[in-house]
Amino acid sequence: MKVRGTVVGEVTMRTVSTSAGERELAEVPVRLADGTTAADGSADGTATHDHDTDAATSTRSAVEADRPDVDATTVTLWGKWTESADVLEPGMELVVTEAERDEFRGETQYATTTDSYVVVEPSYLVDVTDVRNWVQCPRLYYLNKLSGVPLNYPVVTGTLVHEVFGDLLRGRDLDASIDERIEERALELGLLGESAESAAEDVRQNAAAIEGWLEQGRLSEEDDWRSEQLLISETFGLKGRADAIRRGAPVELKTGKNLRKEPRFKDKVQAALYALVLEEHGGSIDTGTLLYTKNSALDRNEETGDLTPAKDFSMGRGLLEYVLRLRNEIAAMEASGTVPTGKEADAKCEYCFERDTCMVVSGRLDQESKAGQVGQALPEAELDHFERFYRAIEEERREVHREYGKLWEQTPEERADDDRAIVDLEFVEARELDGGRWELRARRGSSGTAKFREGDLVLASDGEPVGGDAELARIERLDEDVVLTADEPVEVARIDIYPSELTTDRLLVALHDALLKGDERRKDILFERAEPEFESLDETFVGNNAAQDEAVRKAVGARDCALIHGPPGTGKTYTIARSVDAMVERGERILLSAFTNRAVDNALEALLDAGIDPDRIARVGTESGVRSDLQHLRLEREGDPDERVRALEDAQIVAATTATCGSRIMKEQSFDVALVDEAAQLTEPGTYAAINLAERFVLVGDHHQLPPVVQAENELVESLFERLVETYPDAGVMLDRQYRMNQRIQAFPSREFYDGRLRPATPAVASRTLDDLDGVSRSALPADRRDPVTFVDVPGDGERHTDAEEAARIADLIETYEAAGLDREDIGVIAPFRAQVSEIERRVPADVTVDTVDRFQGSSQEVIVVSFVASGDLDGPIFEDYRRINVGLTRPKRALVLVGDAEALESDPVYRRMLDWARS
DNA sequence: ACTCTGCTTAGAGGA
Repeated sequence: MKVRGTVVGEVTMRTVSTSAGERELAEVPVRLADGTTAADGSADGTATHDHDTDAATSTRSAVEADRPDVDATTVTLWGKWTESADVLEPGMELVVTEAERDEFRGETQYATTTDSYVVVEPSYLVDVTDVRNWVQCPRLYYLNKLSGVPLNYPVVTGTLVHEVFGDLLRGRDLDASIDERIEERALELGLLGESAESAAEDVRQNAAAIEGWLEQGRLSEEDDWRSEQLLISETFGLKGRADAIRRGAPVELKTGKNLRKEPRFKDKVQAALYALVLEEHGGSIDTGTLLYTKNSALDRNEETGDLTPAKDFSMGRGLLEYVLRLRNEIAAMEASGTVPTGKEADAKCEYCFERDTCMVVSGRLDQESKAGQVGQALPEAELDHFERFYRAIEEERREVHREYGKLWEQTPEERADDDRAIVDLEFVEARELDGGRWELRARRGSSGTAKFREGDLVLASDGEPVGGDAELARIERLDEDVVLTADEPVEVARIDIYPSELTTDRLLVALHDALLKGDERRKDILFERAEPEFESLDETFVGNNAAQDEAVRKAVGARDCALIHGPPGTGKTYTIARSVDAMVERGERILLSAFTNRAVDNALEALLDAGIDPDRIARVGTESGVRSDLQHLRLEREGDPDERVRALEDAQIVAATTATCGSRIMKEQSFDVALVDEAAQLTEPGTYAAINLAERFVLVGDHHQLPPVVQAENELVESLFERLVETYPDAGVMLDRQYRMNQRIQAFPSREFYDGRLRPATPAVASRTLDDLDGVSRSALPADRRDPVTFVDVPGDGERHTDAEEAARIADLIETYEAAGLDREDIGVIAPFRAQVSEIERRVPADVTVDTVDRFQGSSQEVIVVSFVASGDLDGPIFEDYRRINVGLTRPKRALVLVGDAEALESDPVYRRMLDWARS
């Protein structure tokens, strides 16, 4: 049976005499998870004593009644599993498979058997390659996570050889595969100063060995191959992607030489971990294969014997248990938040490639390490900052891991309701494509759109994302049919959002780079030790708007940084364009960045509108991320290495999201100035990713609108922009003239959120009404809708996230405005909850934009209707954050209609003032 | 209690 629970106290270690001699054991007090006894034996098919289930349960209740530690059940871990017990701390989750139950002094206890596996924190999915690093040296794992893997040639060729290997398994021609794969990586090769020819030669040498070996196999027997399988294990808490599976057993490819008889230990560990996952899914694996591609016939010598690139090895039970214990060490370390020192392993630092990095990091961060420390530790404030943000990012990472857990914890229906999966696909066909890849097509049933978009990478499965046939696939098209491309012909019946740690990985690296690689002056600014300085400029950049003019002067003249605070409609992007234009004039190289692709593209559009030469611009990003009308600016990565690298390096303006700024390619670039738009929506480390690449930076944003989206409540919720605006008011300029809203509409947000400093830019803006629009007449509206701001009182229907009554009234309102001559395209409806968005969408014509506040940020409409879905006491996070209401109220140009329950809204002072304004 | 974007969404190597 499988035992699962939470550790609730200290572990006791003992040595006892048994019939088999002296043995170690660890007694772990555990509070069993619900269902441990009920699930008894059924799930994993083990023969257990079903008849005593009831007895055991009742015994436990009896014990609970008169013992202080009521919930604790002792779980005994025998032998080597005591090593995993060693890393346990109260609060951690523990699973023991194939455990045996036994009664001791009237208490039910559990213990490991020879068939047991012990898993610490099973819900934390440890990556197989992380275990590979960890076994070499735990500190290597940590350093890899912290500083990332820089762009280097061996890594690129390694990746290429793997891709070609996959292609060969899929029956592709070797030369065609090499040429295509090299071409795809032209930009990286170019940045490394490598030519396509020499790289192709290197790849060919490695791939030839594989091809020869594959040929042998084909002659002798019919091999059952599968390439690139994504593996997730819910029992063992592991994930990874095996290079290949042959007859059910893992095959790992290594682009290196190994002249010894045995595979490298860390390589065996990697293969064994895949075997463990395959075993969970019904296999029984006792061999693994490693392919060392630099082993060739030339290396064959008398002493070592036969040296084909392939080395088979047998995997015993002991190895499988060992690799799982390694995995447990990582999970425990991640749960407890400790930093490894390297002393956990007996690796020799003298031979380590990362020795210098290790010593520097240890020295700078004042960490204990086996290799020792060099250099001076960072000041206390910086160390503290690092630790706080490190913890915050790791907390965020754990949230991502919780998302993995939902792949198997939630029922398909719950997944679909959460918009995280489409579960009722009907498989149509799998068609083989030219490159050996597959196009998968499935028909959609009734379920909604979920959060999928074309270009997304998703987990495509036969219906079982974990344990079934599953593979990562890219969404090519999404309409009636879902069209995907994948390496394998999965009979797709379901697609799931596949959680990614990429953002958290990059945040961590950005934090590391800012603190350990950042120059001192930059850190003086970030740590509030020095006032930003400015060059004084006499030029006038914007003639008719003093604040914008001042903002451009600050941006251009900044020696350290400038902060531009741009409330709604104040011409932020125009100010950015003018600044960039002036910087271009000065011959500077500029990085233009923002959190979202949409914001990057908006800013880029403003540059083009301002007449900046498109030939100077390179937009770095994915095809699906970049807006279709800006694709011509997108930097193509394929082609000739020299040419591609010139296209990037000759670009005077490079535009990319902050996530892309953290990519290896962008990290090779440097700029005079980084300009970051929508900076109030970025976490501190997110902002670092962009500003790390430049000498100076300009942040543009509005901290009275939406904050960064983060899963966990921690320091990541405050943006660097907001912190710096408060610290250095003199480095900032607030744009105070808005070009969007009628004065009536603007009045409340200005007073409430901007100290009354926000004013209409011109009399024409102040007095704009619906009458200005062609064919629209306010007199055609009912009398109580003629004012630019009005309120409709609809008593709440008591539902939490929807209000059918409000939705119906909104549908009526749309008709009213249409009857007065308004185009539907000019009307927008904003609701706080997605559920209400769908409720409204059902009732209004499709060309009326209905969306959540969050998605409306950054855009505007002639008429905006806001649905509050407020009932009762207004409690709820959505109403606590006034920044959200600010965004909602500042979207319209000419008319704003608020729809909600007056009584509920009046219960909050801010909303009460809002009503006073709307009804006045 | 809610909102929800990034990412060639993983992984590649060197004694």
